[in-house]
Amino acid sequence: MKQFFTNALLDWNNNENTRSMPWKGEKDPYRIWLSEIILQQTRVEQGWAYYEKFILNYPTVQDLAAAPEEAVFRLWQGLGYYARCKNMLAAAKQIVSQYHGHFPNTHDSILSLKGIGPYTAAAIASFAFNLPHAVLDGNVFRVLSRFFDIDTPIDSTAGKKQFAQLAQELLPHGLSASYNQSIMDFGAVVCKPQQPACNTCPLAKKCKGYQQGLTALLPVKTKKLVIKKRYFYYLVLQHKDNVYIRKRTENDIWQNLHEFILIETSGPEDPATLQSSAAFKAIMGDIRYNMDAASATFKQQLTHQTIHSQFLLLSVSKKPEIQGYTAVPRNQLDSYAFPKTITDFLKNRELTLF
DNA sequence: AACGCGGGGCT
DNA sequence: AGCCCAGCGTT
Repeated sequence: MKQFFTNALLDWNNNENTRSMPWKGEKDPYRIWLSEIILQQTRVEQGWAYYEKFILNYPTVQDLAAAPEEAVFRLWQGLGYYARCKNMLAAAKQIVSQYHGHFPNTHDSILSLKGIGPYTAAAIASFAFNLPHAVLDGNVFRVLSRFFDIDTPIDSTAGKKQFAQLAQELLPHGLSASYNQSIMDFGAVVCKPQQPACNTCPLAKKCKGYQQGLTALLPVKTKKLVIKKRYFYYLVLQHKDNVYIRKRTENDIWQNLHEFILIETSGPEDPATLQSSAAFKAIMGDIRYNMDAASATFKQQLTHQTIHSQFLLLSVSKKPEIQGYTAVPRNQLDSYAFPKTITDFLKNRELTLF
């Protein structure tokens, strides 16, 4: 059964797989690494353009390691999970300083790099160096759980261990690169999360999940998501051609991205009510300002939070000190990375004075 | 072992 | 609205 599975996947890859990607067949470990970091929890279609931007701007790991952090974040802007960007920069510096710019070529040394976990280490080790490590990502969990009818939750420790062992047993000797590529493409193209193509699937006749009508119920997950609502009010405070921003540093969403002066409330607030609140006074104190406009409410859905944001445009004639914030020329805003909801606001020019 | 972290596409 | 995506680091 295992032999059939592996061979069928390799056959499918050779005969029917037409999925193309800019990094497919790539042997430069730097490029493979870059693509894998970009693709963590990210669809191929979404990451594609980012990969090409990064290769163009930073052709080598030395280029990336030497790049200004803000420029790299700006390039990453909009891709999400910004800790990946931070860790990627740290790893680039690690490779330059510890490995003299040569990408490490053993599984353990690859795994030791910042931002590289079990999946990414196996991917780089197999794709770049053909080392015998099976990848275990969302596709692999799904394909294995269905074909072998395994209902151990994939988000449990036991499940991860069980699937990792099975995946490793299925890995054909000397073919880890093409096999790993096969199973992930197969999961994305045929054994999809919704509406898998079972009627044309070359593995269906031996797929236990399919034969028992369980494909829609596999893989099993235990945890359910709780989504909380948050309300952000951004004071877009302008003094002449300057606007006040800061970098987000707390343990929260959008770490290392920039934002305007933030007041977070526990629920929706009227702009007038907000102006008389303690939070507003704590920031603005006795500063004389003019309220020029209030934007519509922007809604952004994150995995685990719904963010409602409204932008209040304030201007002052005398330059104030705002604790924690810096006044920057507004024509330089595009050198800073902002979360999507703020770039949306900035794009919507008719609302604003920008 | 559990949780937090973006943004986008599809149903 | 809910689910998932070439997962990882922190607590």
